Amino acid sequence: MKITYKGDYALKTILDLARHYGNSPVTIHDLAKRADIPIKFLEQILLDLKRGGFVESRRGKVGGYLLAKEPSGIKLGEVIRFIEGPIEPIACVSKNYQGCNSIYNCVLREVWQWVNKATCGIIDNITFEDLLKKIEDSDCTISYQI
Amino acid sequence: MKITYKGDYALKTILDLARHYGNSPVTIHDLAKRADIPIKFLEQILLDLKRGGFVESRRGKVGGYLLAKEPSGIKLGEVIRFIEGPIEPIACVSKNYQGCNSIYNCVLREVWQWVNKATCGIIDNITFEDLLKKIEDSDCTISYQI
DNA sequence: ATAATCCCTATTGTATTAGTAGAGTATACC
DNA sequence: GGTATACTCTACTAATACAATAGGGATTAT
Repeated sequence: MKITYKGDYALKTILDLARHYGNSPVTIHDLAKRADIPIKFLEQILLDLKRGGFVESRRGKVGGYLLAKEPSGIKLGEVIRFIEGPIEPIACVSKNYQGCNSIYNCVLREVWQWVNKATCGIIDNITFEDLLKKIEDSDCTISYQI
Repeated sequence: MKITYKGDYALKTILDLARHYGNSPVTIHDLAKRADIPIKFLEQILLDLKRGGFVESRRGKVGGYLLAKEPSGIKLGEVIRFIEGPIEPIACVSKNYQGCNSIYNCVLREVWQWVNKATCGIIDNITFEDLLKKIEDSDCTISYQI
Protein backbone atom coordinates (compact mmCIF):
# COMPACT_ATOMS: atom_id res chain seq x y z
CA MET A 1 0.00 0.00 0.00
CA LYS A 2 1.13 3.52 -0.70
CA ILE A 3 -0.60 6.60 0.66
CA THR A 4 -0.74 9.52 -1.75
CA TYR A 5 -1.21 13.13 -0.78
CA LYS A 6 -4.84 12.81 -1.71
CA GLY A 7 -5.35 9.89 0.65
CA ASP A 8 -3.42 11.56 3.40
CA TYR A 9 -5.46 14.74 3.01
CA ALA A 10 -8.70 12.78 2.99
CA LEU A 11 -7.89 11.04 6.25
CA LYS A 12 -6.81 14.25 7.94
CA THR A 13 -9.97 15.97 6.75
CA ILE A 14 -12.24 13.25 8.06
CA LEU A 15 -10.36 13.28 11.32
CA ASP A 16 -10.92 17.01 11.58
CA LEU A 17 -14.63 16.57 10.87
CA ALA A 18 -14.72 13.79 13.44
CA ARG A 19 -13.38 16.22 16.02
CA HIS A 20 -16.29 18.52 15.23
CA TYR A 21 -18.91 15.81 14.98
CA GLY A 22 -22.22 16.99 16.38
CA ASN A 23 -21.36 20.66 15.97
CA SER A 24 -22.12 23.09 13.17
CA PRO A 25 -20.58 22.55 9.73
CA VAL A 26 -16.88 23.18 9.21
CA THR A 27 -15.93 25.34 6.24
CA ILE A 28 -13.50 24.13 3.66
CA HIS A 29 -11.44 27.17 4.48
CA ASP A 30 -10.90 26.00 8.06
CA LEU A 31 -10.26 22.41 7.01
CA ALA A 32 -7.69 23.48 4.46
CA LYS A 33 -5.96 25.84 6.84
CA ARG A 34 -5.71 23.45 9.76
CA ALA A 35 -4.33 20.55 7.75
CA ASP A 36 -2.37 22.75 5.34
CA ILE A 37 -4.09 21.50 2.19
CA PRO A 38 -4.44 23.53 -1.04
CA ILE A 39 -8.06 24.59 -0.91
CA LYS A 40 -8.90 23.78 -4.54
CA PHE A 41 -7.41 20.33 -4.17
CA LEU A 42 -9.38 19.77 -1.00
CA GLU A 43 -12.51 20.78 -2.87
CA GLN A 44 -12.17 17.77 -5.13
CA ILE A 45 -11.36 15.47 -2.27
CA LEU A 46 -14.43 16.58 -0.33
CA LEU A 47 -16.53 16.05 -3.43
CA ASP A 48 -15.21 12.51 -3.61
CA LEU A 49 -15.78 11.92 0.08
CA LYS A 50 -19.34 13.17 -0.32
CA ARG A 51 -19.96 10.75 -3.17
CA GLY A 52 -18.49 8.03 -1.03
CA GLY A 53 -21.02 8.78 1.69
CA PHE A 54 -18.44 9.81 4.27
CA VAL A 55 -19.30 13.47 4.32
CA GLU A 56 -22.32 15.75 4.00
CA SER A 57 -22.39 19.36 3.03
CA ARG A 58 -24.46 22.47 3.62
CA ARG A 59 -24.40 25.14 1.00
CA GLY A 60 -24.71 28.88 1.30
CA LYS A 61 -23.76 31.13 4.11
CA VAL A 62 -22.98 29.30 7.35
CA GLY A 63 -22.51 26.23 5.20
CA GLY A 64 -19.70 23.73 5.38
CA TYR A 65 -19.02 20.06 5.78
CA LEU A 66 -20.17 17.47 8.29
CA LEU A 67 -19.31 13.88 8.92
CA ALA A 68 -22.11 11.73 7.49
CA LYS A 69 -21.79 8.96 10.08
CA GLU A 70 -20.49 8.93 13.60
CA PRO A 71 -16.74 8.58 14.01
CA SER A 72 -17.10 5.08 15.46
CA GLY A 73 -18.80 4.00 12.23
CA ILE A 74 -15.97 4.90 9.87
CA LYS A 75 -12.94 2.68 9.60
CA LEU A 76 -9.63 3.90 8.23
CA GLY A 77 -9.61 1.10 5.69
CA GLU A 78 -12.91 2.16 4.15
CA VAL A 79 -11.68 5.65 3.43
CA ILE A 80 -8.32 4.48 2.15
CA ARG A 81 -9.86 1.96 -0.23
CA PHE A 82 -12.34 4.50 -1.50
CA ILE A 83 -9.73 7.16 -2.17
CA GLU A 84 -6.71 5.10 -3.13
CA GLY A 85 -8.23 1.99 -4.63
CA PRO A 86 -7.16 -1.55 -3.75
CA ILE A 87 -4.64 -1.61 -0.96
CA GLU A 88 -2.78 -4.80 -1.87
CA PRO A 89 0.91 -4.40 -2.69
CA ILE A 90 0.59 -6.10 -6.08
CA ALA A 91 -2.33 -6.99 -8.32
CA CYS A 92 -1.87 -10.77 -8.21
CA VAL A 93 -3.06 -10.79 -4.60
CA SER A 94 -6.65 -10.09 -5.57
CA LYS A 95 -8.97 -13.07 -5.48
CA ASN A 96 -9.99 -13.23 -9.11
CA TYR A 97 -6.47 -12.93 -10.44
CA GLN A 98 -5.71 -15.43 -13.16
CA GLY A 99 -2.36 -15.73 -14.90
CA CYS A 100 -0.59 -17.15 -11.86
CA ASN A 101 0.90 -20.03 -13.78
CA SER A 102 4.56 -19.80 -12.91
CA ILE A 103 5.98 -21.31 -9.78
CA TYR A 104 7.47 -17.95 -8.87
CA ASN A 105 4.02 -16.50 -8.55
CA CYS A 106 2.77 -19.26 -6.33
CA VAL A 107 5.27 -18.62 -3.63
CA LEU A 108 5.73 -14.87 -3.87
CA ARG A 109 2.03 -14.30 -4.13
CA GLU A 110 1.63 -15.95 -0.78
CA VAL A 111 4.04 -13.46 0.75
CA TRP A 112 2.09 -10.55 -0.66
CA GLN A 113 -1.06 -12.05 0.71
CA TRP A 114 0.46 -12.08 4.17
CA VAL A 115 1.52 -8.47 3.82
CA ASN A 116 -1.93 -7.58 2.61
CA LYS A 117 -3.61 -9.36 5.50
CA ALA A 118 -1.36 -7.69 8.02
CA THR A 119 -2.10 -4.27 6.58
CA CYS A 120 -5.84 -4.83 6.44
CA GLY A 121 -5.74 -6.20 9.96
CA ILE A 122 -4.56 -2.79 11.08
CA ILE A 123 -6.47 -0.30 9.00
CA ASP A 124 -9.75 -2.21 9.09
CA ASN A 125 -9.69 -2.32 12.86
CA ILE A 126 -9.22 1.36 13.54
CA THR A 127 -12.14 3.77 13.51
CA PHE A 128 -11.96 7.53 13.63
CA GLU A 129 -13.29 7.37 17.16
CA ASP A 130 -10.23 5.34 18.07
CA LEU A 131 -8.09 8.10 16.63
CA LEU A 132 -10.00 10.75 18.58
CA LYS A 133 -9.36 8.83 21.78
CA LYS A 134 -5.71 8.60 20.88
CA ILE A 135 -5.59 12.35 20.45
CA GLU A 136 -7.19 12.93 23.84
CA ASP A 137 -4.63 10.72 25.51
CA SER A 138 -1.69 12.38 23.82
CA ASP A 139 0.27 15.49 24.66
CA CYS A 140 -0.31 16.97 21.23
CA THR A 141 -3.76 18.13 22.25
CA ILE A 142 -2.41 21.05 24.22
CA SER A 143 -1.08 22.92 21.23
CA TYR A 144 -4.13 22.24 19.11
CA GLN A 145 -6.72 24.94 18.59
CA ILE A 146 -10.30 24.28 17.62
CA MET B 1 4.40 -0.61 0.06
CA LYS B 2 3.71 -1.09 -3.59
CA ILE B 3 5.52 -3.62 -5.76
CA THR B 4 6.25 -2.44 -9.29
CA TYR B 5 6.92 -4.69 -12.24
CA LYS B 6 10.59 -4.04 -11.77
CA GLY B 7 10.51 -5.23 -8.17
CA ASP B 8 8.40 -8.22 -9.03
CA TYR B 9 10.76 -9.17 -11.85
CA ALA B 10 13.78 -8.74 -9.61
CA LEU B 11 12.39 -11.08 -6.97
CA LYS B 12 11.39 -13.71 -9.51
CA THR B 13 14.83 -13.52 -11.08
CA ILE B 14 16.65 -13.95 -7.80
CA LEU B 15 14.37 -16.83 -6.95
CA ASP B 16 15.23 -18.47 -10.25
CA LEU B 17 18.94 -17.97 -9.59
CA ALA B 18 18.44 -19.37 -6.11
CA ARG B 19 17.00 -22.51 -7.64
CA HIS B 20 20.18 -22.87 -9.65
CA TYR B 21 22.55 -21.91 -6.87
CA GLY B 22 25.76 -23.92 -7.05
CA ASN B 23 25.29 -24.78 -10.72
CA SER B 24 26.64 -23.13 -13.84
CA PRO B 25 25.50 -19.60 -14.75
CA VAL B 26 21.98 -19.01 -16.00
CA THR B 27 21.61 -16.96 -19.17
CA ILE B 28 19.43 -13.91 -19.28
CA HIS B 29 17.57 -15.60 -22.06
CA ASP B 30 16.47 -18.44 -19.81
CA LEU B 31 15.65 -16.12 -16.93
CA ALA B 32 13.54 -13.90 -19.15
CA LYS B 33 11.74 -16.81 -20.72
CA ARG B 34 10.90 -18.63 -17.52
CA ALA B 35 9.52 -15.59 -15.73
CA ASP B 36 8.10 -13.97 -18.85
CA ILE B 37 10.08 -10.75 -18.56
CA PRO B 38 11.04 -8.52 -21.53
CA ILE B 39 14.69 -9.34 -21.99
CA LYS B 40 15.93 -5.78 -22.39
CA PHE B 41 14.10 -4.72 -19.28
CA LEU B 42 15.59 -7.64 -17.38
CA GLU B 43 19.03 -6.55 -18.56
CA GLN B 44 18.69 -3.32 -16.62
CA ILE B 45 17.33 -5.06 -13.59
CA LEU B 46 20.20 -7.54 -13.54
CA LEU B 47 22.64 -4.67 -13.86
CA ASP B 48 21.04 -3.11 -10.80
CA LEU B 49 21.08 -6.37 -8.89
CA LYS B 50 24.74 -6.76 -9.72
CA ARG B 51 25.52 -3.29 -8.40
CA GLY B 52 23.53 -4.19 -5.31
CA GLY B 53 25.72 -7.20 -4.73
CA PHE B 54 22.95 -9.74 -5.12
CA VAL B 55 24.12 -11.19 -8.39
CA GLU B 56 27.36 -11.99 -10.21
CA SER B 57 27.89 -12.41 -13.91
CA ARG B 58 30.15 -14.25 -16.32
CA ARG B 59 30.68 -12.76 -19.72
CA GLY B 60 31.31 -14.43 -23.03
CA LYS B 61 30.13 -17.74 -24.28
CA VAL B 62 28.75 -20.04 -21.56
CA GLY B 63 28.35 -16.86 -19.52
CA GLY B 64 25.32 -15.93 -17.49
CA TYR B 65 24.25 -14.89 -14.03
CA LEU B 66 24.83 -16.39 -10.61
CA LEU B 67 23.58 -15.60 -7.16
CA ALA B 68 26.33 -13.75 -5.28
CA LYS B 69 25.42 -15.12 -1.85
CA GLU B 70 23.69 -18.27 -0.77
CA PRO B 71 19.90 -18.18 -0.80
CA SER B 72 19.75 -18.29 2.99
CA GLY B 73 21.73 -15.06 3.09
CA ILE B 74 19.34 -12.94 1.07
CA LYS B 75 16.19 -11.61 2.62
CA LEU B 76 13.22 -10.48 0.59
CA GLY B 77 13.27 -7.11 2.31
CA GLU B 78 16.82 -6.36 1.20
CA VAL B 79 16.02 -6.85 -2.43
CA ILE B 80 12.77 -4.93 -2.25
CA ARG B 81 14.36 -1.95 -0.54
CA PHE B 82 17.21 -1.92 -3.01
CA ILE B 83 14.96 -2.01 -6.06
CA GLU B 84 11.89 -0.12 -4.88
CA GLY B 85 13.34 2.25 -2.33
CA PRO B 86 11.84 2.83 1.11
CA ILE B 87 8.99 0.47 1.81
CA GLU B 88 6.99 2.65 4.19
CA PRO B 89 3.48 3.62 3.05
CA ILE B 90 4.10 7.35 3.48
CA ALA B 91 7.19 9.48 3.91
CA CYS B 92 6.39 10.79 7.40
CA VAL B 93 7.08 7.34 8.84
CA SER B 94 10.82 7.65 8.34
CA LYS B 95 12.83 8.43 11.43
CA ASN B 96 14.28 11.77 10.46
CA TYR B 97 11.04 13.21 9.25
CA GLN B 98 10.42 16.72 10.54
CA GLY B 99 7.34 18.76 9.80
CA CYS B 100 5.06 16.61 11.94
CA ASN B 101 3.56 19.58 13.73
CA SER B 102 -0.15 19.01 13.34
CA ILE B 103 -2.11 16.78 15.64
CA TYR B 104 -3.39 14.86 12.62
CA ASN B 105 0.09 13.73 11.83
CA CYS B 106 0.80 12.55 15.32
CA VAL B 107 -1.98 10.05 15.34
CA LEU B 108 -2.05 8.92 11.72
CA ARG B 109 1.67 8.63 11.59
CA GLU B 110 1.48 6.09 14.35
CA VAL B 111 -0.87 4.00 12.25
CA TRP B 112 1.50 4.07 9.31
CA GLN B 113 4.30 3.06 11.61
CA TRP B 114 2.33 0.00 12.64
CA VAL B 115 1.68 -0.90 9.04
CA ASN B 116 5.32 -0.41 8.23
CA LYS B 117 6.42 -2.58 11.13
CA ALA B 118 4.03 -5.34 10.16
CA THR B 119 5.26 -5.32 6.59
CA CYS B 120 8.92 -5.32 7.56
CA GLY B 121 8.23 -8.08 10.04
CA ILE B 122 7.22 -10.24 7.12
CA ILE B 123 9.62 -9.38 4.34
CA ASP B 124 12.67 -9.08 6.58
CA ASN B 125 12.11 -12.54 7.98
CA ILE B 126 11.88 -14.46 4.74
CA THR B 127 14.99 -15.57 2.88
CA PHE B 128 15.13 -17.02 -0.59
CA GLU B 129 15.97 -20.34 0.96
CA ASP B 130 12.64 -20.19 2.76
CA LEU B 131 10.97 -19.68 -0.58
CA LEU B 132 12.83 -22.60 -2.09
CA LYS B 133 11.58 -24.82 0.70
CA LYS B 134 8.09 -23.58 0.13
CA ILE B 135 8.37 -24.54 -3.51
CA GLU B 136 9.57 -28.03 -2.66
CA ASP B 137 6.62 -28.54 -0.36
CA SER B 138 4.08 -27.29 -2.86
CA ASP B 139 2.28 -29.01 -5.69
CA CYS B 140 3.45 -26.42 -8.20
CA THR B 141 6.82 -28.11 -8.52
CA ILE B 142 5.47 -30.84 -10.71
CA SER B 143 4.69 -28.62 -13.65
CA TYR B 144 7.90 -26.68 -13.37
CA GLN B 145 10.77 -27.37 -15.72
CA ILE B 146 14.36 -26.56 -15.00
C1' DA C 1 37.24 -15.29 -36.57
C1' DT C 2 32.75 -15.72 -34.80
C1' DA C 3 28.93 -16.56 -32.20
C1' DA C 4 27.10 -16.17 -27.87
C1' DT C 5 27.18 -13.86 -23.96
C1' DC C 6 26.95 -9.72 -20.77
C1' DC C 7 27.48 -4.13 -20.38
C1' DC C 8 25.81 0.49 -20.59
C1' DT C 9 23.33 4.83 -21.92
C1' DA C 10 19.73 7.13 -24.01
C1' DT C 11 15.08 7.61 -25.52
C1' DT C 12 10.04 7.06 -25.54
C1' DG C 13 5.06 6.36 -24.72
C1' DT C 14 1.75 6.14 -21.14
C1' DA C 15 -0.32 6.89 -16.82
C1' DT C 16 -0.50 8.94 -12.40
C1' DT C 17 -0.06 12.64 -9.24
C1' DA C 18 -0.82 17.02 -7.37
C1' DG C 19 -2.38 20.52 -8.17
C1' DT C 20 -4.81 25.22 -10.84
C1' DA C 21 -8.45 27.69 -13.12
C1' DG C 22 -12.77 29.29 -13.77
C1' DA C 23 -17.36 29.16 -14.09
C1' DG C 24 -21.69 27.84 -11.74
C1' DT C 25 -25.38 27.12 -7.80
C1' DA C 26 -27.45 27.58 -3.16
C1' DT C 27 -28.49 30.05 1.15
C1' DA C 28 -28.55 33.37 5.17
C1' DC C 29 -29.17 37.87 6.16
C1' DC C 30 -29.98 42.74 5.73
C1' DG D 1 -34.11 41.33 -3.70
C1' DG D 2 -29.20 41.98 -3.49
C1' DT D 3 -25.05 40.44 -1.79
C1' DA D 4 -21.59 38.02 0.54
C1' DT D 5 -20.34 33.57 1.68
C1' DA D 6 -20.44 29.24 1.09
C1' DC D 7 -20.34 24.64 -1.79
C1' DT D 8 -20.39 22.29 -6.98
C1' DC D 9 -18.45 20.74 -11.05
C1' DT D 10 -15.49 20.15 -15.17
C1' DA D 11 -11.45 20.92 -17.53
C1' DC D 12 -6.72 21.72 -17.87
C1' DT D 13 -1.59 21.30 -16.82
C1' DA D 14 3.22 20.56 -15.16
C1' DA D 15 6.06 17.15 -13.27
C1' DT D 16 7.23 12.68 -12.34
C1' DA D 17 7.43 7.69 -12.44
C1' DC D 18 6.82 3.45 -14.85
C1' DA D 19 7.68 -0.01 -18.25
C1' DA D 20 9.66 -0.73 -21.55
C1' DT D 21 12.60 -0.23 -26.30
C1' DA D 22 16.75 0.79 -29.01
C1' DG D 23 21.29 0.44 -30.22
C1' DG D 24 25.51 0.26 -29.71
C1' DG D 25 29.97 -1.97 -26.95
C1' DA D 26 32.98 -5.32 -24.56
C1' DT D 27 34.25 -10.16 -23.33
C1' DT D 28 35.10 -15.07 -23.89
C1' DA D 29 34.82 -20.22 -25.45
C1' DT D 30 35.42 -22.65 -29.42
